[in-house]
Amino acid sequence: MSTSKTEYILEIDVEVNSRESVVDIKKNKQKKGILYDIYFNNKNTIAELSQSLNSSIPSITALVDELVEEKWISETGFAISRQGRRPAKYGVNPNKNYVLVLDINTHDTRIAVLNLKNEIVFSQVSDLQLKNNPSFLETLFQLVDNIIEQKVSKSTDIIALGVSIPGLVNKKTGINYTYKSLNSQDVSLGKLIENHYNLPSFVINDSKATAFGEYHFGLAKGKSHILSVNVDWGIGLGIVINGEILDGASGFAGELGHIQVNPDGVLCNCGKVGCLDTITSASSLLKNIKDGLRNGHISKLGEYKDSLENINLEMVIDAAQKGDGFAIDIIHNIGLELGKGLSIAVHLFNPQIIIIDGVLSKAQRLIVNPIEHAINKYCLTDFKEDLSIEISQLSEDAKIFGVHAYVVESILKTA
Amino acid sequence: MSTSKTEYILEIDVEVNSRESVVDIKKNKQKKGILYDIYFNNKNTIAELSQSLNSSIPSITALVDELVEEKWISETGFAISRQGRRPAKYGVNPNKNYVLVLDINTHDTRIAVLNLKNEIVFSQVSDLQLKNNPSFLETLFQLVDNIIEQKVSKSTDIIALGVSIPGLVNKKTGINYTYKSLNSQDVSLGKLIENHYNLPSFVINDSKATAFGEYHFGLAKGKSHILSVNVDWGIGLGIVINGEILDGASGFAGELGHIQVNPDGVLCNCGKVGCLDTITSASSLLKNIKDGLRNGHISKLGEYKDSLENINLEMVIDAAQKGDGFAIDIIHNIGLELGKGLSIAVHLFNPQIIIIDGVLSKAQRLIVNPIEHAINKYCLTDFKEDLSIEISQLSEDAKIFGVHAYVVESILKTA
DNA sequence: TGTTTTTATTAAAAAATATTATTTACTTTA
DNA sequence: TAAAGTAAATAATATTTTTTAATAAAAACA
Repeated sequence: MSTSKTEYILEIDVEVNSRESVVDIKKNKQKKGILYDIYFNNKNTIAELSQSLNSSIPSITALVDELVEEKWISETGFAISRQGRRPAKYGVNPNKNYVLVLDINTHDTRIAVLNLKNEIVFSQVSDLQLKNNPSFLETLFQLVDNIIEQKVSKSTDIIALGVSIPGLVNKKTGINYTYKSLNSQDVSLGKLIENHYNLPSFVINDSKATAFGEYHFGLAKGKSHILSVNVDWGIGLGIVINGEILDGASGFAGELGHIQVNPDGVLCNCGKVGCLDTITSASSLLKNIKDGLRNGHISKLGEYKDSLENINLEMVIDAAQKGDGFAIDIIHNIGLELGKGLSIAVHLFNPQIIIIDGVLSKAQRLIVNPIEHAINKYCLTDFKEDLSIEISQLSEDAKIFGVHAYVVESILKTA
Repeated sequence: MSTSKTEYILEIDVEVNSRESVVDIKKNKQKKGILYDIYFNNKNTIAELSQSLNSSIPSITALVDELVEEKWISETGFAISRQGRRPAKYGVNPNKNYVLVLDINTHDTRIAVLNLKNEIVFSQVSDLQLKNNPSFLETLFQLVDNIIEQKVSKSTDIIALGVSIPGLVNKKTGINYTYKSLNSQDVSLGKLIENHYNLPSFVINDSKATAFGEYHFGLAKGKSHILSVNVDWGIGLGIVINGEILDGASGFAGELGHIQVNPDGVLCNCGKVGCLDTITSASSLLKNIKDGLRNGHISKLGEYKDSLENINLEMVIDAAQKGDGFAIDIIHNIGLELGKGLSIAVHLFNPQIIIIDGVLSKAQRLIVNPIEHAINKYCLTDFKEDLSIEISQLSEDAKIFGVHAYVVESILKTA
């Protein structure tokens, strides 16, 4: 695993050597632009790049040659053309640079390595659970170090690190405000990770990562106004507008889970009363199921009446899909409430697409239908014309791909 | 008033003459960049522009000279420097190009002409009220044509037109979905205006215009995450993120007024029940006041008990500011409800600043205090750290400035 | 197989741009 | 008040980039 932080990224991290010349700045910008266009925009012939970057073919050729020289990209074959010589295609070099992605959440931790072609070349799930205490990070580092040491080939040159984590995360500072103990006294979680690996590291909220993944590689690809709802152990909303993740002033945008929907509701763990989270998250679903069974509701799940702690989400969704009325009702209700909350977001963001992610998305139409119903009920008709609501096809991979895309973009983005 | 549509804007509208050369594209981009930087970013010396645009001083000098030649900009004096020769300052030429701004709303219509220094060189309010019928446009055109003919100097060269209007407006197509009759069968409102004046024309929703004005010239200047609430005869929310107006997929983003806040509420004119608009707009305020007086509430306004139709908003706000308990209570309640609605927007957008605009902003702290109170009550603390809530200082001018900035930006923006 | 079409490569002239050196303008200090 | 110092504007030189053109290579089509 590479530990040197220089040499890898078109000099962007090299110390500001007595002011770079304008020529060098421009050249670097253009090279980054080429990589960006190849990676994100599927521009892969010299002619396309020349058009897209407003530069002459000889100039682009020279820069592309340099990038090939530096192993960033390589010829990947030829594009088809109806007549005449076929243009050479270029693609990012999958075997040169890798990104390590950590998906940390309250149930497990996934460690993945991706190449620049968005291929997951390594993936392993560990049962390490996110805890709000200072020792968590050390455990995580040990775990990751071990796995990388044992399972990932030494020749795999990792150039950057991306971390997806729940909670209020400020992408810029790397501080996690929800899991406060992960930051040390005066160093943010992001900085701690960066320091430990001596690699450029990027920490991002899980729902935002998911949304970004859906935008780049999922059903939301190419759309300009996207909401991605992470229906999980809490409700998270990721917002992508014109290809940019919406962060808000401090990185907290999209906190749909803690809007008040029921003034007479129960206490939320955030301290407020009647938050959407208390009604629509996977945990409240389980609670409703268990309460119902306890009160004698008829259901296939009734057989667990005396061992309620053994019921998990998969079982509920399974029962519902097999037609269990009680499970269907509970899921339906959650969908309605969630849809009601989402209808507010629809009025505020006017999205083209809402993608349902997270564990509850496994319930498929059983959760989408009530959401759609609620949106139909609570939204002005004009908002529904261009709106579609879909179940994620990437499911848990959306997050991994999203983090990866965010890392690559952060590295390549021309400021 | 100029009627020719060519010649005015750095060739951007000239027919695509057998593909522009790369050099010309770049040159035009840079010239637009210079104008943009001068207009919006207060870069006004050659050195600053050179830095900001990554181009050498001689190159920028040449381009600036061309722009001076073309009368877009002119030398405006010298900047101060602690030592050495003073750099020449350049500014947009106020006497060369003008923008006509129409602020159409349900109570009156304001016609203004602005120069490129954001100075309102002419302004007149007419009592023409926005109506949803096809003849409105003709009346408007007649009115505007007359006023321009009579009051605006012939030498005032108007190069573009901006229109602020309430309702669901798609900026790109120019269609107004709320006032449907303003669009003709197959031509949008925006296109109709453009055709009539034969000038590039831009139609924008009033709340979005206000937000943009606050961002460029008001208290939100320089902030990256802005909400501007137009508390008027309806509730409108304008959102500016990183300097961009949030439009949404169809241009409808920010419809805070029609989120449901009271399932048992009254019918809204949108067809839904219990919309925020039905509780918090200026019209509902007047209704509450009148209902109260009718039911015998004690108030300074009691003297109008038998002529309730004579009570207007100014009188209510005036009474409140003079300490009338009843008026204060009513305004306070509206503030609370509005704040509750806004707290949702705060969770979703995580803004740095919320600016209160519109007629009710005249109530000053009487309306801000309850809004603040509600946000304190309903928002997670982390969202309040970087958040300030302010009364607009620009008041009705925010809209005019916002439209103007939007027009100028649309013309100058490098795509 | 040869013609046509399209892309790639190369070279050289022309144009644009950056860099460096010089001149000009202004401030500070002695 | 003059000399020294600082910074901007300009001029001169050097470099880069674009354009143009010519040629080669590859594929489609007759």
